[in-house]
Amino acid sequence: MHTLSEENYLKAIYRLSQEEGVKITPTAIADSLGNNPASVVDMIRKLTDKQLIAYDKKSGVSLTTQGRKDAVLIVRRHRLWEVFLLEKLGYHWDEIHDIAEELEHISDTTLADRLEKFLGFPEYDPHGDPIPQANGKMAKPYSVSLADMQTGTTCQVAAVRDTSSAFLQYLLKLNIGIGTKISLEEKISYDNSLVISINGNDNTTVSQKFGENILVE
Amino acid sequence: MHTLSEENYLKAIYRLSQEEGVKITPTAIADSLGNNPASVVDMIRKLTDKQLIAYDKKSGVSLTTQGRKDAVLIVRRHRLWEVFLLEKLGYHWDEIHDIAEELEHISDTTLADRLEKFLGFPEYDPHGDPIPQANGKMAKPYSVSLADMQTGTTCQVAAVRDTSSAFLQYLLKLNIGIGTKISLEEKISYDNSLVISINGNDNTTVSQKFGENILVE
DNA sequence: AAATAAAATTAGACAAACCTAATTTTATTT
DNA sequence: AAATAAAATTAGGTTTGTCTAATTTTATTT
Repeated sequence: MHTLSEENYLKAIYRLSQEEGVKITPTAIADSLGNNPASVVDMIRKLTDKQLIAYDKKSGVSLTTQGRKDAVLIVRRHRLWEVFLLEKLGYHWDEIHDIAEELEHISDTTLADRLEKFLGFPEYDPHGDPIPQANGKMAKPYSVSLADMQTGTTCQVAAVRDTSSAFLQYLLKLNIGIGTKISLEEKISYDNSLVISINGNDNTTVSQKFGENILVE
Repeated sequence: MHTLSEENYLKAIYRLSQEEGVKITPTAIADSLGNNPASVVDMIRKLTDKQLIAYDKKSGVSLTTQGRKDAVLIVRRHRLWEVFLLEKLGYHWDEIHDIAEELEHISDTTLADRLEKFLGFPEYDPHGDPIPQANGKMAKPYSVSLADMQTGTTCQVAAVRDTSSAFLQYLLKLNIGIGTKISLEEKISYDNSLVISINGNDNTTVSQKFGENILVE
């Protein structure tokens, strides 16, 4: 189908396109992939030639219908493999992202469908991200963060925005996982730190950045 | 660990090293990978620098201890993934080889061990090849072919030497799989064709090449 | 609006892994 | 042993995907 690099660009562009009101510029793509903008310009030309993206200086990069379809398939494979690694092979949730980054590029046409069936058609991956179905549809992603909550309310962790192992290991240490109940006790107005109670236990203080990376319901 | 290409060379050299009394020359490696001998010479230099192989004009290419270890790990991963694809995802045995060629390069250190445990420590892959264990040991490969049998004897299919889908689909059509009972009724001396009876059914004639690619016990 | 800063682009280079064509070395015949 | 064939090697080129440095374009300040 596409090269490893092409797929990684498609995925990065897709991810950026999910963030509302963000113009997808060469610099944004470069930052997202840790690449040089000059390299991005080359790849924009290549993907434009392949009719997977369109590039307009005014509005930035956008995916074509085919490009979006291909990107969603890669995301689908990534998230299905994550479920497999966690549920079947017993990995912890801070270990699965990097392995799924490799597995998502395995190209057999029926593999994702078979894996999905084998896993029992999961709707969400272990980080709470919705898994695209074969037809491209998927459940609505969670969007309300812990930092968006009102003081005095209680919620449940639904997903994490950051899938880095540093963040996930911190969560593991705090005993926070998908489904954990968190009460927002206080917002420190000085730096927007959050005082929370995890599963009804003693209060803990976490940063604003932390709160923005936890999605709740 | 290594690049995709390096791993494929290691695997090819390992495979050639399993064939008794065959000197591993640049040309042999080139043929085995479908590459140009000039490219092979480049890679021999690279793998020699990395101390994975040794090259002596007189005796040819050989794997170092590290090189063999790395090659066996790739074979281990390949065969474990084949079991997974067949048993868990419901692929047929003519479909799994190419997918496993991709999966074998996934590099996480504990993946093979976890997969092996998940699959119940299989000893042989779906083509009858022994699966190397974590310590590098493995069951003895089958080595007696149908063409080696005496006329009038009966045997069971234990493994296939050729894993191309053309060959495996032919076997599927003939209703031959691992465990199938075959009686050798007659050898045609003109071209060494074999007249066989599959599971006690009516006779079928197959070529010498066919018989050499079926290993029996 | 002019000056300055930032972003985008071009130009040219590089490493990996391949190739072809030419040459050298080794092996096989006669 | 000389002639011939085959194999190995070198030299130089190509593609992919990256880079740095220089330049041009666009955006932001003053």
